[in-house]
Parts: sequence; C-alpha cells; structure tokens
Amino acid sequence: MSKWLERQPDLLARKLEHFARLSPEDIEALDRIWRRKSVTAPPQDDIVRQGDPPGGVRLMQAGWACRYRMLADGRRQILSFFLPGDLCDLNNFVLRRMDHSVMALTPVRYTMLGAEDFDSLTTRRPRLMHALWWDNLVAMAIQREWTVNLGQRSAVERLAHLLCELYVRLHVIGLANGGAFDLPITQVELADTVGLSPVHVSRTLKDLRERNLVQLHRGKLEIFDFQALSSVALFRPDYLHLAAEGAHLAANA
Amino acid sequence: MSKWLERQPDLLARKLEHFARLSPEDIEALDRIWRRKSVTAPPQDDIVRQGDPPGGVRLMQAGWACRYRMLADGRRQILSFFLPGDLCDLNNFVLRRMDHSVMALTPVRYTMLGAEDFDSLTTRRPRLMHALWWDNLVAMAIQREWTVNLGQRSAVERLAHLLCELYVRLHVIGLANGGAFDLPITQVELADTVGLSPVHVSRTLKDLRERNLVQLHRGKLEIFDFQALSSVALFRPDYLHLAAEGAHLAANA
DNA sequence: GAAGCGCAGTAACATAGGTTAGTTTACCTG
DNA sequence: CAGGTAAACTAACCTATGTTACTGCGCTTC
Repeated sequence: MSKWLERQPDLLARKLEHFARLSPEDIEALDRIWRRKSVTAPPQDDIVRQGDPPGGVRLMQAGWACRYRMLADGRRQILSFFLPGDLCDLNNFVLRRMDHSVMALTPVRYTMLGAEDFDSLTTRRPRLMHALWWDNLVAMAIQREWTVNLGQRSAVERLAHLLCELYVRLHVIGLANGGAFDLPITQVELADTVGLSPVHVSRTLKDLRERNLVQLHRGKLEIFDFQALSSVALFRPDYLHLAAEGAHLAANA
Repeated sequence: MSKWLERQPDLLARKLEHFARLSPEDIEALDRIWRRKSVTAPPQDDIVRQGDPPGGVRLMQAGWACRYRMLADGRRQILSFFLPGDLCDLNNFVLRRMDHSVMALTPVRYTMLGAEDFDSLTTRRPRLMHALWWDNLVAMAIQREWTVNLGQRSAVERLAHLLCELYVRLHVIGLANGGAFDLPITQVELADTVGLSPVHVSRTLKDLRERNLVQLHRGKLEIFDFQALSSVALFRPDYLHLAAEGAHLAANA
C-alpha cells in the first residue's frame, strides 16, 4: 500500500486541539468519525467535479488533494491544498452545484460526512463543532492570504510564503519534522498554485536553493532556515490563528 | 446627508430571494434587523482593525467598504468589497483576533449582529438562516474567484472580470441599471484590488474604453457591451450561484 | 478667484516574469 | 537492459507590467 494512504489516527484531534480544548467524549466522537468507511482515489483523479451537485463534506484522512478552477481556455488555478485532517467545504450542502473541482495529488483516502453528522455534533458535541468552525474560518483566512500572495508578492516571496504556510500546517498535524516534509507536487502544479510559469518556478526554486533557504529534491522539501525564509516571504502566521504555543512553534522552525 | 448613507429598505431581502424563497415572517424578521440602530463611518475610516477582537458581525446597510490586508513593508491587498446587504464574516465570533482590516470607501452605514441573533434565527427562521449561509458560501466563492483572477488573468482580463462581477452583484441588490453603476473607487484602490500598479490600471481602463467596452468617468461606470466584456474577462457567473433567473440576468446586461 | 491637493492621464524607460525550445535525469515498462 | 515518458533544468529571447516623473483637471478652502 502506498505510504500516502496510511491512516494517522489522531491527526485531526491534534489539529483541532490547537484551537479548542476537547473533552475525552469529543475525542471519541472524532475517533468514531475517523474510523468510518473510507474511499480512496488515485493521483490525478477528480474527487469532485465542477458542475456536480455537492453530495456531502469530505474529510481528508490521508494524502494530498487540491481544489482548482479552470478557465475556458484551459488555464488552471489551484485554489487550495487539502491535507490530512482537512474538511472540504463545511456547509456546502447549501449550494446546488460545485463551482470548482477537487483532484487527488497523491493517492488519497477520505470519508464522507452528511448534514446529519453536523446536526448531531452541533447538539451533542458543541465544543467539537466549534472547533470545526474554527478550522473552517482558518481555511477562509488561508484563501484570503493566497489572494494577498498572488496580488502583492514577487515570485520568490510567493513561493517562500507557500512553503512557510505548508510547513506550519503540516507541523500542526505532525507531518513536518526538523524542517523537512514531503511535498508531492510537481513544478507545473506549483506554477498553477502561485500563478507563475513552470519555468519561472524552476528558476525561483533555484534562487531559494542558492540562498541556502530551502531545497526541494525528489518530492522532499528541506527548510534550512525557517526564520530567513519567512522574512523573505513576509510570512506572518497570524492568519493561521494558532493558539499561542502554535504561533510560537511557527516562529521557530 | 450623503447619498451613500440612504437606507434601501428591502435590499437584503431582494438579494436573499435570489437564493431561497422567504416567507413573509422571514421578511419581517429581516426587516426588524434592518431597522436596528445603525452606525455610520466616514470614508477612509477603519471599521475593523487587524489585531482587534472580532466583536460581532456587521451587516452593511449603505455605502461601500473593503476588506484589506497589509504587508509589513506597506503593500496593501484589497481582499473583498462589502456592498449594501453584505455581511462581514458570518461566524467570526469563533476567532480571537482579526487577521485583516475593513475600511469604509464611501460614507457607510452598518448595524451589528451578535451570536444571539444567529442562534435565534437558526431555531426560529431556519429558512432565512439557510439563505444567510448561502450568501456566506457565495462570499467564499468570490474570494476563490479573486484568487483565480490574480493568478491567471492578464491585466485587461482582471479589470474586466472585476467590473463584470460588480455589475452582477450590484444588479442583484438593485443598484445597477441599464449597464451603469456608481463605482466609488479610486484607481489606486482598484490597483490594490487587482494587483497591478495604478499607472497600469489607468492604461488598462483606457484600453477597455478604446475597445468600447466600458467607460469609467467621475465615479460612474458605464458598460457598453456586457457580453463582450464578459468574454474578454472569461467571466463565468456560476461562482455567484444565482438561481436560474439571476444567472440569465447576468448573461444579458 | 488663487492656492493647494488628490486624482487621472501619459510618456519614456526598466525589469520581472513569460515563451520556446532543447538537454538531462529519473523512472517505468516490456 | 533498451526504449519511452514525465519531470526538472537551462539558455536566449520577448513582452506585459512596473517605475519615475511630469501634466492637467476639478474640487475644496480661504
């Protein structure tokens, strides 16, 4: 089995505890959800297609996926990354059709949640539901920060910023250690994420490498100097809304 | 009194009816909220400041405001426009500090809603609450589309796209008629919205003018050919999630 | 109605990033 | 192990957009 599909049991609880104190009952409720029947998808597979009816909330359990939107002429913008423990579109029961697609980047495992699940959490595990809302607001804040990234930052800044953000997010769920993590993303995909051409992404990574900030080699990203990288990126982790310890963690790679 | 501060009584109901059928009781509940004590702010005033505790949801009643975020070196990205009938950050009780600011662009009038209001709407006017969630999801979709805009579209496409979107949104609340609307935004602000320099915004508007697509003169925008403009912009209104008639409306300026 | 100011418009020049195209490397497949 | 393919890398060249700097207009203020 692909390493990407391995289940990490308490990864979601770990993330949510950055936001709220969860009771043992909350954790157990989470655990029950986490163990449900899951679905897998191979890389490049569309998990959700633009135009489809939403059909429920996906809870990502393992692997990377991304949300993207295509223009009529084939240009593609990647809008967000879904990492293990992320929820795709809390609340999207409300809409009739998806306005974007979601694609697996690695082999992916996820489980489906329905409106009933959230109703029952709201009444029975309000604290947990509260944490899920928090997570949802953070996802919105990340989307805004990507807007800032594309609108204001130069190529180096943009890439550096993306790497800082991914590092922090992965660290929170225990998937980044000692300044390194798996980055299963081609340069073409990176390009569609940061709004640059693939060629320029390559140049820019080279630049970052030559400044001894990071190295990306064979899907493994190593950050040599997180402080320096975040200062190049003008990275301010406030938008990730981590609790004090989390923010501190972000400050020291 | 500034024309910007005039209250338009059923503007919010008009918008929400694009999403859900509201009962007379829903409309009355909305109306009661709409009549509450309101606050005004002069142009350029920060209504919300980055770092502040959230302090409740603002319902915009009149005038234009924008959400923005600044980088440490002074660059500014405008993240969204708040038009009359828009809610700032449904659900933001959950966060501790704002990660962005909100500024009035014109004189602005708004009213504050608390968590209690939403609790009571959830139990007593679920259909209305549903419509508010819809509106919130549309706001998220708009944020994503801005990401696409900045990441993939050229200068002309970007500006054209912004104008298309504003036209449709304003039309939905009855503030755009016959292809024209008030656009109380300086070119510098436009520049910070679309991630271009002010000089290039000027050039690009000239370009659009010379193609006989739109004219922006003294805060008044006239769209001469919405079809052509949306095709230049690669504008697809699906992300605004209007009901069938609304989408149709968007298609014919 | 003169002075001052913010905003829009333009021209001339500079540069970040895009494009095309070709090479290398790693990996997969038979 | 040969051949094929996707991804990364590089060089040379091109262009969209940024920068600087100046002009003129339409308000406001006294």
